[in-house]
Formats: sequence, C-alpha cells, structure tokens
Amino acid sequence: MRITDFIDQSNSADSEEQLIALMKQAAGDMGFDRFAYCLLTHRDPDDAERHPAIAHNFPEEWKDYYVEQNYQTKDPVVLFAPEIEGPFLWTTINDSYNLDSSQINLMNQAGECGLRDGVGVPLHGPRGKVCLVTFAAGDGHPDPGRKLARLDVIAAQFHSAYSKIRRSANEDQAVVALSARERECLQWIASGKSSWDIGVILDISENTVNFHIKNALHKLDANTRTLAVVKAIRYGLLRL
Amino acid sequence: MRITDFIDQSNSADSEEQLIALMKQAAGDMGFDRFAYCLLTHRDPDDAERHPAIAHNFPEEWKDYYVEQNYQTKDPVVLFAPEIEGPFLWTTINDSYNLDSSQINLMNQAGECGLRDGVGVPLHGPRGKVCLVTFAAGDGHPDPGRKLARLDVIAAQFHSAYSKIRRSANEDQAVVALSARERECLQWIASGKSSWDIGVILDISENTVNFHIKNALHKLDANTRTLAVVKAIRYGLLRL
DNA sequence: TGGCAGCCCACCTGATTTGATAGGTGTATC
DNA sequence: GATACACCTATCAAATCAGGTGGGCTGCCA
Repeated sequence: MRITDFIDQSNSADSEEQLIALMKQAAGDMGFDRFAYCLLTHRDPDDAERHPAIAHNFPEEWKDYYVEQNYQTKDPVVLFAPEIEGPFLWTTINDSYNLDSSQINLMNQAGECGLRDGVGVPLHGPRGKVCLVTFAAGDGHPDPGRKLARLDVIAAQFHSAYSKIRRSANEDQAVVALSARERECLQWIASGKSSWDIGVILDISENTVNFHIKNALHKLDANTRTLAVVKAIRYGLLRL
Repeated sequence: MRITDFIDQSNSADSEEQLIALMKQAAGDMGFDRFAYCLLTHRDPDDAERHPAIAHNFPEEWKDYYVEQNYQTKDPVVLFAPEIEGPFLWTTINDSYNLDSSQINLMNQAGECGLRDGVGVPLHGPRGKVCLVTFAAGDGHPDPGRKLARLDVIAAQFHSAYSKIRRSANEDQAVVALSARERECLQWIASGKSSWDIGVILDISENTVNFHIKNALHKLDANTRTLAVVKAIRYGLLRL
C-alpha cells in the first residue's frame, strides 16, 4: 500500500473500523504487525486508567495485563512521549533515560508478548494535548530506524483522519467559564504580579483584584493562585 | 507533484534551499503560490519581532510592512493558530471569532498584497511549542477547503523535514538547570501544595522546602512561585 | 419587575510566602 | 586538597495571600 493511497483512503473513510483496518494494513506493509493509538492527556486522571488506548490491535492478554498492572503510570514510552517531538525508537528511550528495574522489566515483558521492536510517534495538540501512536513488530524488525519518517506521516494522517471522524462526538469545550476580569487577573498572576501590582495595572483597587481572583479560585476548584493558573492553562483559558 | 514524491524528496533534502524550493512547488501544485513557515512560540519575546517567519515566499513588501506594523501581535491567524488543531481556512477565523476593526483591516491589506484566500496549519510540539505553516493564493483559490487534508500532510512533512535539517544547529536545551529537589518542590507547588504540605510529602522540614523553592526562584528569575512554575513549564522542566 | 451575573469596593483574621542570613553534610571534579 | 554544588537545617521580619463577610452598581433576560 502506497502512502498516497493510505492518505486518500483514510481521508475518505467514514467509520472507525474502516480506518483501523486501513491502519493495520499500512503498518503491516511497513513491517509492523501491531499498532496502538492512545490519548495521553486526560482532563480527568481516572480516564487514563479506564481507557489506556483508543484503538489498537495489540494482543488482548497484554492489554489486560497492562491495565491490571497499571502500567500506564510506568511505561517509559508513555512517560517520555510528551517530551519528544517526532518519531522515536523504543530502544532510544532505553539508551537515553535512566530506567528503573521495573521499567526494564516492563519492556522485557512486552517483548515476550510479541512487542519486540517498537516505534513511538507522539502527536501534540493545543493546550498540551498529546496522543501517541505506537508501532511494534512481534518477531523483531530488521531496521525500524529507516521507517521513522514514513511512520511519522502515517501516524499523523491516522490521527487527523480519526479526529475528523470523531469530531462530532468529541467536545473540546472548556469545563469552566471565567469572566474577562478573572482571566485578566490570572494572566497577570502568571506573569509574577501581586494583587497590588494588578490593581495598578487594571486601575482598580487591590481588594477588587483579590475578589476576582478568589472567584476564579472557586471556579477552578483551586486552593492556590498557582494551581489556578496551571489549571487555567491546562483548560486553554490562559496563554502559557 | 504527487504527495509521495514530496514526502520522499523532502526527506532526502539536505539543505534549506532545496526544501523550500520543494515546498514552493508542492504548494503551487495545490493552487497556492505563497507559503510561510513560522515559529509562534519563543523563549525570548523579542525573538518574535526579529524573526516573524523562518522561511517564506511572501511578497517582501508585505513582510516588511508586517514587521514594521508589528502585526505579529495582532494577526488573527497567528493569534488563533495555537488554539486550533488541524488545518483551517482564514475565512473560518473571520467567521468564528470576533475580530476588531484593525484585524479586519489587516486581513484586507493582506488581500490587496496578493494574499487573498489562505489556509493555516498549526503544528504543535512538546512544551507548548507551536509552528504555523500558512498557504495563500494571490488571485484567490477556487476551493481551498477541499485541499485541507493534503495541505495538512504537506505542512507536517515540511515541518518534520525542516526540523531534521536544523536539528544540529537547533538546541532545545533548557536555559536553566534545576536540581531534583527544586523540580520536585515546584511540581508540588503546581499541584496547589504549600511549603508545609511539601515538607510532609518529601519528609523534610518546611524550612528546607522554602530553601529549595527560593533557589528555584532565583534560577528561573521569578519573583513568585506562580511565575516560577509557569516558566518551568515553558522550559519543559515541569509537566503541565 | 425580579432574578441573575459580572463588576466594583471595603474590612477582617490567620496562614503563607518572600527574602535575607548563617550554618551543617556529602559528593564529584579538577 | 580546594572548589563547587546539591542537599539539609534554622531564624527572622515584612509582604502577600486565602477565605470569609458585607455592600452597591450595571446590564441582561424572562
């Protein structure tokens, strides 16, 4: 299957099943019989436990074991993907980061389950959103490094096509609505300004600044200005 | 030029000039005679003024005027791209957001300079990094919306190939090096913990916690814990 | 017209942070 | 053996923040 065909066919696919079948074939043609597509960033941390992968054709027994062991919180591929731009080999992570024994154990277990040589492709979105496409070869792969650029294209295209299909069901709406003043105050706090400073900047009293900030803290369910700022950034309400 | 050819040739390109020429051709084949490639997030805010675009074939007079008017801080395409996932039509922004009169004026001026119908493709990276590829058609484009998916692939591939070429010259190194304790304390602060809390969590005295935090504030040139956290996130030293 | 929301201001108390200073350990590097 | 740095501890005063209360103003919508 040529890349152009994959692009065109995935763009015109109109069901998840169709798209996953296409992906399976495209990955297989590149020498990778396994792939998984995951969302790594979740509004609700519990989501990560419930849905480790959006779509995959990994061995079911590995997936079940993975969830049971809560491996999402330990898997080096998952942990380091958000820091990385562009496709990477699993072995690169092994070499570049200090893995602890349980992580090495995890990678070995994956290898035994038919996930030997692998490639990860992180896909970054706005507001820190990160998805990960993982390709793996059960019996090992002769030269996965040579395929990185193509896997990158395939992963990005899959992600894009999948998002298009899921767009309707997928609401990216902010959970919280801040008023203009609240947002403004938080933005200045994020720049290191004190309430008094902000009062001068916005030409309102320090008391009023505190009032707005307190309301923002409530809305964001934060006990600290810092946490409020972090949450607001996470929700896309503030510029980083 | 077929997409597959663009992918293969851009992957094997080994100079910026070569890559830009390829891009020019690929964009032209899609009916867009202009393109620009910009980095929207800068460590140093002054960088944005000095280098509005990394590579482009926009009219020089428009570029000069753009810089002179400091349009980077006003251009709706630039302002909204970081919030958006996937390619978008300029006109979509016009419809979806409330543009003020100066922004509408900007878009009209661009149109007069031979940048009528346009498409923006935001490319998100780790730590909030955002690049933007813009395609524009001087004499208008019959149906830019039908090209979005292909422009997405081309932009992503260009970005990837360009990054590969620039990798050596391009240092993504952290400006600041935090010690393990400092990073740890900041991460807990970002979770809304107080110094006392952190002391309990890390099993060290509250005084020590304050000591580490103060050092972190100095290193990050921050007068506030909040600003320190924001900067650390911006530098990729903390998880959002 | 009343309810609701955003915005503005004030007062209060206790908790927390900032910023300085001053001492100790261990480890790695030259 | 000196130097540097991470790491730990401590004290202190001034500034700031968190959390609560109260009130008044506007504009919107049912």
